[in-house]
Amino acid sequence: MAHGPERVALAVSTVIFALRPHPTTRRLALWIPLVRRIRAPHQGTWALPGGPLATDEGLAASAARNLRETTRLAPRYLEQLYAFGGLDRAPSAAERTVSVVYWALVRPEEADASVATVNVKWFVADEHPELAFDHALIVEYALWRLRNKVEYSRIAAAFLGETFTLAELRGVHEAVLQRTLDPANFRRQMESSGRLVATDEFRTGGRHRPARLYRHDESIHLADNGPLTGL
Amino acid sequence: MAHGPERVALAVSTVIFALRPHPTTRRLALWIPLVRRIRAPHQGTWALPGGPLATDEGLAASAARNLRETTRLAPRYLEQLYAFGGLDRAPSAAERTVSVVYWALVRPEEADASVATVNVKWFVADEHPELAFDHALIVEYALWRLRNKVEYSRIAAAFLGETFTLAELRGVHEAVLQRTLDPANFRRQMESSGRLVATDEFRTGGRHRPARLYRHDESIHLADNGPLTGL
DNA sequence: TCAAAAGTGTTGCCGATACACCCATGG
DNA sequence: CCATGGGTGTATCGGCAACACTTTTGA
Repeated sequence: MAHGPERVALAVSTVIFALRPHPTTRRLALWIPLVRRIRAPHQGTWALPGGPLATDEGLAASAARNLRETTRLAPRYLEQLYAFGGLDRAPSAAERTVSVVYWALVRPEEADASVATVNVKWFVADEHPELAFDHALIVEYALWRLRNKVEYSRIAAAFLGETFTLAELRGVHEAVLQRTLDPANFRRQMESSGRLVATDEFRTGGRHRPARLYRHDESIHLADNGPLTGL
Repeated sequence: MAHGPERVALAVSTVIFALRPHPTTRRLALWIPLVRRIRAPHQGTWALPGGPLATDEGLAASAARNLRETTRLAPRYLEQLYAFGGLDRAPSAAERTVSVVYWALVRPEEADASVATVNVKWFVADEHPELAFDHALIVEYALWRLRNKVEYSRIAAAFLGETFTLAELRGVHEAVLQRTLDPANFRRQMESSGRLVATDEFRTGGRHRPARLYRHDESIHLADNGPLTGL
């Protein structure tokens, strides 16, 4: 009779989200970078960036390092998604692996050199190719969490700069939620959330009234490290 | 210079909740079983039940097995809480451990033999003694999740039998949330949630009008195995 | 017939939505 | 002066909390 592997390997993977225009519709959409597997199993198919946990780094640090190595970007937001450890995650011949998966938000404007690496390619998040292992399920779950969380937290800020107009912030929400939002009601929602601080600067340039710039209340921490940071 | 351990150990622990009367107030309260550590580090202090992940079992299965071994009970509800993997979880001399923690709800009425084991003792959840490692933080986080989730899911059912009155169900909610709830509004909330099915039986015996018995809609699954079971 | 809990009705408040409407700017 | 988005006002709707009230039992 067959029996399991001798030890359980521990890996950390990350679902990395960025906002860029959709190639056909030109409207903002969520993108994720995938890595082409260079070894069996699933050699040649796309997979989430990730790797084994180093013995001298924490789980979140491992995710951040992997993110940096894959995209040359620093995460603007990083949160644990789930630990996947089913027995059916890989072909029976493969080593038994438990993956702690994180999801992250990045701002890709700065360094589009992120596309440089050959084996890394960005895809529109809900138009990705077939993925290795259970990674398609993981991406779907991460998308669900992101779309959920954008409605009651300030994570949308992670996609924007230091200051931004309400229209820009609304654009992020609309891209994530994939539906249009009423500008008037969105404004009131944000104003009453207590998370925004109005500056006395304005963004001019459009052929319309200049829009006031806002920043986020810095006394509220963005990162959600689960039970570790307050919550 | 010192360096980290050579490998990372993977353990699974579980925060197990049961409802029983508080020893002094006699009102329903949340209890958790703790295990006295029989070896260093933290020898002699109380800790969450748990142990290393077997190579031939999934994460949730490991939590369920551990729960059964600790309490002789089967979980009525089981959900992953978080994966803890910081570098500061244990004294530097100890082995580096990543713990995948689950939380569970059980119904202790059936087998109070659960208290039999010498090194296992039940405590009121928010009156527990000092705990080993970061387990106090974990218990707090699990309590937060439970109290959150009881408001929008049907997990309270896990503390009750097949059928129950609305007063019994309300009692569970009140014990978890630690506040009284308006019976009239609670009734309407439950009725409009679509999760309850009225039976044509009644609970008699009190010196008051008999209460209708309800059961939960079986077409809705109780377990939340995260992304695995369709959420 | 009375206490106590089951169950129903009613009201007022608050937040969210829909949408009409003014404001300020570039062209 | 007009098109465009910025920004404000307002009516409506629905859910929820508070609480008065009726019903039905055991003692």
